[in-house]
Amino acid sequence: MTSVRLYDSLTQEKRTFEPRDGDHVTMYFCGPTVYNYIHLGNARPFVISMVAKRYFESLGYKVTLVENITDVDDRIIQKAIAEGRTSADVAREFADAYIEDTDRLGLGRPDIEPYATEHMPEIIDLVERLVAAGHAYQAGTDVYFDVDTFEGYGSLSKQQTAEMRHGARITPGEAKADALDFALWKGAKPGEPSWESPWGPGRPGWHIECSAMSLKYLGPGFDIHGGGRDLIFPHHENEIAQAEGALGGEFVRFWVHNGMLNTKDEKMSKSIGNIFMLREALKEYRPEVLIAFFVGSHYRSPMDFSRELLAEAGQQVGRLRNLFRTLDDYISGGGDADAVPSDARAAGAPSSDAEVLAAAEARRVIFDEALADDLNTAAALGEVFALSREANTALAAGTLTAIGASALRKRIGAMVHILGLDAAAEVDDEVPADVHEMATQRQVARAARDFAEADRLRDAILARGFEVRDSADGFKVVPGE
RNA sequence: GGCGCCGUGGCCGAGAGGCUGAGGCACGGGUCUGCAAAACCCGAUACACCGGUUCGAUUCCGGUCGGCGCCUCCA
Repeated sequence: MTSVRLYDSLTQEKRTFEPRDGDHVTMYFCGPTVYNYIHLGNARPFVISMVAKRYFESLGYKVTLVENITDVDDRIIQKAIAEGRTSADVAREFADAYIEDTDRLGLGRPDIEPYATEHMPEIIDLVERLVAAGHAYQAGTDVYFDVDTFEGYGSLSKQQTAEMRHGARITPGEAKADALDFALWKGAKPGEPSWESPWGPGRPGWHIECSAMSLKYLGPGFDIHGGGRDLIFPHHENEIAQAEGALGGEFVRFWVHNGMLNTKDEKMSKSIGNIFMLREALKEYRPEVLIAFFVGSHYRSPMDFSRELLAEAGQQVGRLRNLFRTLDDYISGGGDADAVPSDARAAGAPSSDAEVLAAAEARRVIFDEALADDLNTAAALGEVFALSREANTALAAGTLTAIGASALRKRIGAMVHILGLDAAAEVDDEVPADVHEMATQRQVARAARDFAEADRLRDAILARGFEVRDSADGFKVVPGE
């Protein structure tokens, strides 16, 4: 099995990745808190986690990917109050929207998507264990984690507790003993959603649900815990404290954090107001264009977002679509039958199948090596394009057999699938009958050398959103990009 | 202020101590085409700056300048 190296934010080094459970990879990625639609920045870790899953699967691993949905939280409550609805109502609306939006990406779904509100027993149990272990204390109706009792606190965010205490404050209404302590359980205020607990009715603090659910589904010391860089502190720092405080052992083996998505060098953030909702983006761009955009950079790099960059990703996807379109036509045309210097074949020129497939194999090796090196999707995508050119060259030369071409298609398709771009390989150009008829008429006009009419028809076809491409033996109508 | 990351050609974006600097987009020139599109071929300019280590650094070390993230809700 290929040896994968992964960068671990905790140790700040790339290490060889070996799953805890042999051929089973266990991963947990922090999903959304559902108080609003998700934006493009939120979509990045979703895409990364799904691509990582596909990559591990391509290596023969079985993967269990858990991605939570946090459906009880201060922000949800705030929104509910502001809109005069129940917290559960708000949470359900945006949880559904999240599923809907990410579904449209076409990457499939994580294996388990647990909701915080459905895991109260596990959450309460974890808090109880922390209290029993002396890591947490009750203050009024709240329960707080006592940061001083956890020696490694700050090790993920590389911060000294003394340093952190400088700016920290205790917000009014909180009964914590130390400004750095954080709430594990919050007593319910009137009108807030609440669950019964040993400390009275209340709800979990942010952070604890992720520790409880990841431990429930993946167990102690699972392989990969991921999320955006901005989650390092306090979210993941606190998760480590909670989980390891309760466990007395290792919580996670690799911490994986993706870089932020910025607009004009500024983080895409709701407070700054420069957000682009995923659902809005999907109205303007094909899902695979968004995926190509993400996959085009290394996951740890910060990325800039702009329409220009999205348009560029669109060009890349178009290039892939053209390749698969050509491949499909070639295969269905029976190899070198169409648009090909048949004299070359007639003269007994050998098929270049072996040659091209060897090239594909070589590309695949580099592709795999790139992904094995901390999931370098950008380099891997580069190999796909390089192979794409080689494929186009062979296709244009017409020296492939249909069998060779379809083997080639399969190989490129497999690479494209790992990167989440299979939609670019599934080219089914539905052309309305009347548009096809116009194209046929245009052929007639061309044959009659009535180019004015031919051009008129092409414009008419274009107006319908399609593009005619002439070839040696006819024409092809494709949807305009 | 503390912690972390980054600075590659017109743009995006890989990369490695020395091999012809991946790939994509854009641009220019070709091939093909009635025209066009697609595809293919060719093309210039880069490694922020200053030192150091080295036979040799864009790649390692130090500093300068610039940018970003976290330290407060945040993917």
